[in-house]
Amino acid sequence: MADDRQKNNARLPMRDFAHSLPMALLQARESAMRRFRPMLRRHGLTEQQWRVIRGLAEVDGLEVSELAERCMLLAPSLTRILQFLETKRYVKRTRVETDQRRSIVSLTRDGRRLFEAVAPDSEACYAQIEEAFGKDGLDQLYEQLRRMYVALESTES
Amino acid sequence: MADDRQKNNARLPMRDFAHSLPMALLQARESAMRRFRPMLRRHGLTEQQWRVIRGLAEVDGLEVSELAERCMLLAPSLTRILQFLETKRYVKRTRVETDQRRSIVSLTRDGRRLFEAVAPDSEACYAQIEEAFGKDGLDQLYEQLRRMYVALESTES
DNA sequence: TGAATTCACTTAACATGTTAAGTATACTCC
DNA sequence: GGAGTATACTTAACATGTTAAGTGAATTCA
Repeated sequence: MADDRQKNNARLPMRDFAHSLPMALLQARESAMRRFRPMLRRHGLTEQQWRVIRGLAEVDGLEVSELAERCMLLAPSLTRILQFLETKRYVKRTRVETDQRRSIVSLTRDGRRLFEAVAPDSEACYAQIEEAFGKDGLDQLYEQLRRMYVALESTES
Repeated sequence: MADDRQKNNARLPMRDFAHSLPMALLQARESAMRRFRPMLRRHGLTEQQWRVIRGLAEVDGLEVSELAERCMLLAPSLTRILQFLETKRYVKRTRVETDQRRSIVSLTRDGRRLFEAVAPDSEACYAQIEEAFGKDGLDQLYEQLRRMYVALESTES
């Protein structure tokens, strides 16, 4: 099956690929996202567009920078996504009178309708994942990820 | 601090954002990658270019599709990355005589030198992460991620 | 054996990731 | 109160993510 090409006996100056934390996290995330993407696609949304809509559904409105942080999007990406969602009339912006640099982004009625249409399908994906991996395993994973995040954020780079 | 804008008392038809598995994995991965990116940047490499070089360093050569799987890259992305790395003379391709569709990708001498230059810096980042989060916590996380991956891959979508 | 299918990529097109630079607006402090 | 600085985005440019379509080479099977 695997021939010599796939091995290499040389001692390497670093750990092997299977023990890469970013790779392990990417692989795990991909195995989860594979469940969501086809569903989102049926609704005509990308993963990131859905993150924005979902992030706004929990609130009345957010500043662009607050929304970016909540959705784990960089500002330039969010700028483009908001431009797209505005043309679709899913979100609207309201100028902040006391600070013309800022604007508050919120869902339109159409945007909220879209959220309500997608949410049950999204929950169904979560249910599948819980069934496959177990609620306990999932809760433990959340907790471990949170601990890691806290440990890394609270330490200077 | 947080004003009304940031809350919304309406009952929503799905879990809140903090309990999104893809988001939790993304957040954790970002907190790790923030340690690596500046280092890679100093070496003039993107995260993905480094994945390819690292993936090739462990072997004598791989077919493009094998490399894509190992590096968690989609074929079109890998095509472009290989084109870039070829112009930099870090990787080379060898045609497979028995099947002209395939080619074997491998590191050049320059590519291996680059790997050997970056590897210690990469290991230093891992050491930082281990120090911040602890080796036990990290090993447990790896194991939990692997379990999740196995659970989701072995179940039909 | 040759038409149909499958395979291993590659291209194309558009969305997002990433860094740097640009543009108003707000703030600071002399 | 005005120069200097900081803030909150937005643009620009290039790399990658994602899906669909294209291309040539191998395989299948009637």
